Formats: sequence, C-alpha cells, structure tokens
Amino acid sequence: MADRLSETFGALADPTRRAILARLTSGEASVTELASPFAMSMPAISKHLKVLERAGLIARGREAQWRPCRLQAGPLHDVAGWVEHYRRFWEQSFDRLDDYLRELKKKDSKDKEKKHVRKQRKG
Amino acid sequence: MADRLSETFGALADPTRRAILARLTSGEASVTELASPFAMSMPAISKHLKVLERAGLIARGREAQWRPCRLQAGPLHDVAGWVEHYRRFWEQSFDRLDDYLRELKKKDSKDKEKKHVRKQRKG
DNA sequence: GGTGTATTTAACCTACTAGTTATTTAACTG
DNA sequence: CAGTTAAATAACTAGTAGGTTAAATACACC
Repeated sequence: MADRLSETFGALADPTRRAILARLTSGEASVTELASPFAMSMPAISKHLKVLERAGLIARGREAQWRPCRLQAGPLHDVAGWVEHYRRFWEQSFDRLDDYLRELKKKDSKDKEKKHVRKQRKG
Repeated sequence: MADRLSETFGALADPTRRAILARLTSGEASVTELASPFAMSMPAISKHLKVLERAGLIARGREAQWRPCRLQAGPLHDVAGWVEHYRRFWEQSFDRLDDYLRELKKKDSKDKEKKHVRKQRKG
C-alpha cells in the first residue's frame, strides 16, 4: 500500500471502521464503548483501531486502564482534496449518459449498415 | 466488503488504480494505453480495470479488438458526500493547531522574559 | 482460413486481511 | 496481595489481493 492516500482509502474501505469514525464524531470513546455496537470480539476491534491509527485517522490517549480514542480528520482533508479534482466529471455525468445513449443509437444504426456495406471507417 | 462505499474506497486504495483514473480524466483510453506507464503485465492491469469497473468507477466500450475505458465519477460523488460530514473536524483541528501555535508563542515570550532576555521581542 | 494484435482467462504464488480463541499486560480496588 | 476490569498480543484459519506466465478469445486484414 505504501503511500499515505492508499493507506487512508484502505482504512476507509471497511464499514466497521467507518462506523467507528462516525461514532467518534460525537466525542472520545474507550475501546469497549467503540466495540459495543458490533457483534465482534474485542481483539477484532482492537485491530480495526490499529488500522485507523496507522492511517492517522484516530489518536489514542491513556487514562488509567482505558485507552480513549479520538478522531483525527487530517487524512480526510486529503481525501476531500483528492476527490475534488473529479468534481466536474460527476457533474457532467448526466451529459455523459446522454452522450452514451446517443452513441449507442449511432452504433446501432451502423451495425444495421454493416449488414449491407462491407468496409466503412469512422470519420 | 459488501457495501458500495467500501467497494469504492477499496478500489481507490491502490496507487495504480488512482493513476488510471487520473489518466482517464483526459479522455477514453485503451487497455494498452492505460498499461503503458506501468512496469506491470497486461493481466495485472486488466485486473485493476476489473476492480474499477466493479466499483462503477469506469465503464468499458467495445471498438473492434479494443475495449476503450472511460471514467465514471458517480461513486466519487458519494465519496465527496461521505467525507464532507467530517469537514468541521479537520477545520477544527487546524484551529486547534493554530491555537496551539499561538499558545506556544505566548509561552515562548514568557519564558524569554523569565530569562531576562536583553533583546526586545516584537509583537 | 491464416496471421497479427488487443485483451481476457486460467493457474498459480505470496502476502495480507479480518476474524477467531486463549493468553498476557496494565492499572485500579478491596 | 488477590481479584477485577480494560485492552493488547499471540497463534491460528479462511478468504482475498496483487502480481506472475502461459493459454485462450475476439476481431481485423490479407
């Protein structure tokens, strides 16, 4: 995975981890608190937290026997920055669908031509 | 992985695949064209394309023996929407960093005062 | 129909992921 | 100190990811 952005996306590619981040938007939480919504063992959660920590998406403190986790949104800023470069492409998508349908129609009529005409280049 | 967002993030968690998407922002391309920048076999690229296709990030046409790929940014819109929920957290963290730096400066000048600094501080 | 080119599929390998249970570490509490 | 609670680590498993080479498929041209 190597690079920062891949690590971030990798960490986000799991619904449990995204749910954990969502939970952390309402404040710090202990590992047990974070684990409680999930039908999953503590070590599993512990591993998810390690992934999030390595990706810089959470930070962990120490308070007696608790390890409170808190959200660190820095990497998400980078994600927002990355995805922003593609904005015009999703905004165009309706036009594109339109183009695509038009293209389909054209192709369709060409196919029909092919049945009569042998060789014909685009242009 | 199951859900749509996980699939999207999973597809984005690879630098080769992100580079392919970036290339596609400048228009359709064949598999060979997409493969050329990478020191990687064609089948490997083919697999990456399959991942991107399954995630709905590209669509593939058919023109003779070529399979031109084009960007489909819909899922990226969802990513943008998801990450947007966290905006206040990264903005807040900058504020915090700012506060921290301001705090440091204040402390710094106090420390210097304590040491009976001869040179006068600005600001 | 044979040949060349573009691309996918098959079979395989290695490494990692996401989960498990059992054990260990760390800190508080009586 | 013994017991309890919070969390991490160890050791294991099944499945998946990302790559390889070799073979198969799809199409165009002569």
